[in-house]
Amino acid sequence: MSLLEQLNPQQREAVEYCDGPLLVIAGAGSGKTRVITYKIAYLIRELNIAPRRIFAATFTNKAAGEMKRRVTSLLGLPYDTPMNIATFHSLSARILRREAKKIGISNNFVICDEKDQFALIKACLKELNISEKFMPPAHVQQLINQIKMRMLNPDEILDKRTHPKRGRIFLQLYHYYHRRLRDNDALDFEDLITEFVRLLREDENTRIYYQQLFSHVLVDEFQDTNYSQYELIKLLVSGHNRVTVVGDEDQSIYSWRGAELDNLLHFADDFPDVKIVKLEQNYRSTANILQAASTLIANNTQRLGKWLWTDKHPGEPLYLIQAADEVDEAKRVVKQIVRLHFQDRIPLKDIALFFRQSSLSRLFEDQLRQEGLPYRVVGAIRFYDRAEIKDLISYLRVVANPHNTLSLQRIINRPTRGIGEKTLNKLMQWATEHHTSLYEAMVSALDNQLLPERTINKISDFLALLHRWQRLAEHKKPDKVLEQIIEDTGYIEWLGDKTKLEVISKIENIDELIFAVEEFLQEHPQATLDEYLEAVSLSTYVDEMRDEDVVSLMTIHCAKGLEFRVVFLVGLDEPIFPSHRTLEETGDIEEERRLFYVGLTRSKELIFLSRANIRRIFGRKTLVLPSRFLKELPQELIVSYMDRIFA
DNA sequence: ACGGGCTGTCTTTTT
DNA sequence: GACAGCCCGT
Repeated sequence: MSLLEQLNPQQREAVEYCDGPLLVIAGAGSGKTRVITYKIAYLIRELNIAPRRIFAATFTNKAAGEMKRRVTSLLGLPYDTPMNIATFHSLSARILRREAKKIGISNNFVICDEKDQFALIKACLKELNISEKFMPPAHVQQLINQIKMRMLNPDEILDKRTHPKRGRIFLQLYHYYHRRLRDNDALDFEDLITEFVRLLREDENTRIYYQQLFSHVLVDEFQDTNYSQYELIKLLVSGHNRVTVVGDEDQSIYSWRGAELDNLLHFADDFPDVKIVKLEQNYRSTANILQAASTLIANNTQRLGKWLWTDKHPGEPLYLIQAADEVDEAKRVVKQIVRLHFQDRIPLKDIALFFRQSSLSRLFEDQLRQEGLPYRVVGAIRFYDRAEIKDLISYLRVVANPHNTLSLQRIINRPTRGIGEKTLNKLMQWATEHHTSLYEAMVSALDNQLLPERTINKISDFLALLHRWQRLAEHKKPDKVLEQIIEDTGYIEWLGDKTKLEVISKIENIDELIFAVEEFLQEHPQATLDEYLEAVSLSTYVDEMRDEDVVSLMTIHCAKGLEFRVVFLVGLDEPIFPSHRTLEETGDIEEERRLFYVGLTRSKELIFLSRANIRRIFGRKTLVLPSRFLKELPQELIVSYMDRIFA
């Protein structure tokens, strides 16, 4: 069957239009991903575009992987066909590895994730003698990232800050941080994008090269792109303008991360000859669910306007569970899950529970456990953020590049090997003075007599181990190197009492890491250590999508892009949803409403809404009011839980 | 390197 | 009310 036959008229229109700017406004469940994958396949098969000449940007690495899998299987190509389906960050990293020298950055740069960034900011504060009370590092981090994302000139935003002294000190800190990054040959996440933009702006030949290389550019989740990413898109397509952006203004929920809804709302201003296609047929939800969601979102003003429709039956109404307090709420919700599973025979994996804030998770976990129902919390703790995993990855990074001072600093005394804080400070000072890396400082310390002999021996031992791993890495695969590191350092013994729950879980994580490396090597048999590390620094989860029959618990942010037969939206009370704090800070009620909308539109068949009259807030029992969003839903579609029982 | 007691914080979180 | 992060003492 030809590709186009599997699409509805609007989807087909979007796939076939390849010669100019195209804006696809794709409602929830309207086959947005389908359009992008089919379009890529269409470009390759029907228009004979070489796969590598298409750049398709996705929001996450996981989405990129899935899209690539779909496209290759649609075309019958091997999965490892070179293609540029990637996040902005991974594409930028890949290209900067090749081109960074042109803008004065080493090709060997290390990528600094948010935790590394946080640690570096703290170190900067310390070195500049700024107290963390005066300038909380978390706040600094946010500010730095905002500046970079919007590509602002930090010196110019100074006058806008109300507090001039604080502003001046922040500025000093900003420049110091940036210099420290570059001294370490490091780029933070935002740099990956902005430096790529700078490269394209400053080097005409390179710009022309990539403009010609990428004959077609597609962007998924366009409503969640930020300023610098949009700049990047514009630079890449200027000249041919063959750009397809797909987005839904009603599902923009990441503004606090710099996403600019205006990119979508004003796309037509930047590309006046844009063709607009609206996908309004929903294939996911029952008519009632769709009507509830549409009624709710119609209260927003920041919209391009669309009305979803379906040819499905109305289905069941929405059920509202009102409870006395939050424990009662969790009990009633879980009772419903029990009933759905054992009475209506709905598999647990078709049931999901969404909350506005992750702290609500525990309440429901407790009740699920009590009923003996298996569950998983999606995206709870990011795998590669765990201390033990970061340690071992840092070891690998140092093996790959000993001049990676940020990583070396992390592991130099983990497990403890007698190179303590004092020694480290001296070495770092020497390194800074000589404009070199911590590694060089350690090597030099062996000869110059600046440290006590005992310490020098410790350093020498450590360097010997490191060299041994480096030799091993020359002819062995990353998984073998990793196992050797764990053995040589005695890392597992260092974790402590093996009967303690927390240690057991750490050991499990380490096993999981070894497994993940092996898995990666199976998918990429030729991969070097460097390539493995690159993949790791840009991804956060190991694929935990096992097909177990369990209930899924997650925040609504995590639920984006997923669908379930049954959805529970819980904690629907004023101070939580909409989040009172957000309202105070940004006043953006529309984004909260979109969040609610995303929650509703994940459901295929059934929605349960739940709330409680009394909640513990900051430890205090507080009488709370129902979420205003409940009142915005069509009341005739809502049935309270009690009514259903006695109907 | 550790434990105790104190204080401030308390959304969401790809890359 | 729970917890993380910090200081300070051992």
